[in-house]
Amino acid sequence: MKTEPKTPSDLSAQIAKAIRDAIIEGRMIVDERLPSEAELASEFNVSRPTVREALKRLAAQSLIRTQRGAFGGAFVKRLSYEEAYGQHITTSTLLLSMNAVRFETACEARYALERACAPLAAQRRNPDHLATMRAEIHRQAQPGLSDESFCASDVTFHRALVDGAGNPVLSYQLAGAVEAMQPLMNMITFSERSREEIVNLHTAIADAIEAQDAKAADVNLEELAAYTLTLGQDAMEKRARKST
Amino acid sequence: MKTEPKTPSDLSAQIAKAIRDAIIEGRMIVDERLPSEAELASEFNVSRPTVREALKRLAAQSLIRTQRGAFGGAFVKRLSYEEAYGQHITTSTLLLSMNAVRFETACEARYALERACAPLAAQRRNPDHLATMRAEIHRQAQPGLSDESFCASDVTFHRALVDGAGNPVLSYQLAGAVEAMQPLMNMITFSERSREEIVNLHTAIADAIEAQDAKAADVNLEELAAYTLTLGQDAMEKRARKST
DNA sequence: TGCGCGGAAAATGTCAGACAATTAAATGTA
DNA sequence: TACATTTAATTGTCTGACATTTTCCGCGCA
Repeated sequence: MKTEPKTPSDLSAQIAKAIRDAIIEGRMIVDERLPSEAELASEFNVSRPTVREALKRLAAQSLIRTQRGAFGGAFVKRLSYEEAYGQHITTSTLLLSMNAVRFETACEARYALERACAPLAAQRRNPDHLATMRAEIHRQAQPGLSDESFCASDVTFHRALVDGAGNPVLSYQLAGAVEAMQPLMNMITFSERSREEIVNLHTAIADAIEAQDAKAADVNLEELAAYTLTLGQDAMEKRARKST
Repeated sequence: MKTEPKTPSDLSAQIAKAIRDAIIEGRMIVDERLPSEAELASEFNVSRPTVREALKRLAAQSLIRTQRGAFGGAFVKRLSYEEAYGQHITTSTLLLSMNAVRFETACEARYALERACAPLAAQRRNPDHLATMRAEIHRQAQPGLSDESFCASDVTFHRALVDGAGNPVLSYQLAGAVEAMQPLMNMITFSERSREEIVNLHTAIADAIEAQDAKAADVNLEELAAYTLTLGQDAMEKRARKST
């Protein structure tokens, strides 16, 4: 008595999709309780383990949260910026690493987006943002810092810049671009010379943001983009030569 | 009191995390096969259903795919741009709708990012992009078009603009910003007058991109951003007045 | 020898039922 | 009333079984 000829044969995915659509389309609102697993099971005519697999899929996307005990159950979850950041960064990082995205492509995307934030950051930055930028510049100038720490500090610096725009949506979108670049940046060996150059540009950028000079920030960001690009290309070349 | 583990009591989440980390850190490569469910179960000392819940979590994030039959199993999946787009758009849309993001905030983010693409699009756009933009402009000028269709066409137009930059990473990041705005845009009623204005600006933008005039594209995008903002604010005001 | 066919084997997909753990509400008691 | 206890609802986990899908291998046959 197969109702449909082709059995997609992944009931939990179908059920997850049905519930997900209900949430996305607003038919279920935040903090609304889903039926219990047993009720869902009978509603969809499947067993409880199958329902549970579906719910775990949704939980993995932070669409629901569950609570044990009486009057517990699964509830539609308010997606927080923090969780969205996390998911976005994970996805972006994997996308880049698994699709052999060229350094140039990622670098171009990152700086193009960052430059979009600069004018807003120049306008709205608060002392916190400036302090973070200065602190990271100071860290980056420390001798003996590992390449990895240098990169991590670079990310923090740039995120402070982005956050300076005071637009959480922008920060969210940018987080993916900035953080996902880190694995690619980590392949670069930062010489003393190149660190000095980068610190100088960072300082110029921080100065510009502090002075609310959008134009100067943009010019220096552009220069930093160009410089990063050459560093990346050098690293790629060295890597290519070594492997042949 | 409980020392380190504060009631772990979510084995499938822990197992999913362990496997996810292995994938993200590159300890498992694309198309590599995971141990079978039974093997994972004994490895983690849990039952098969628990392992399955963990695997479904990973499947929900497009980190693995499964294949039935002998020599089937779970395999690390290459995250495609299409799937990443989809996840990003879903997350972005929910983030905006669930956190009551202000129209101004989303609008600002979207146009800031889009303007970042414009110079690249002016440089690299191909006939396909131009054709799509022209076609959508034409559609937007049709009388009797529903507001919803007008918005959908707007999204297509802007995605063509973004894709014109020829940078898939940029397109990926922007997809979230552009698509997630749509529900907010859908709250606007587009009068004949405002549609005309938008079509004019779209035409000016398409002209600029075609002429590879980055400056003109930027100016018109800025104007479009400002105009969209006023439309949105009007809609919000009307809505507020109605509810009081 | 070569080729197709059919079964064995390995894996995921699904189900049923049970028990453990947790938690809020209802109930009982001083 | 205030506090302790029971109870019921619900998720978390386990065991075991069967269904389904897919590949591989060997057998029979030309």
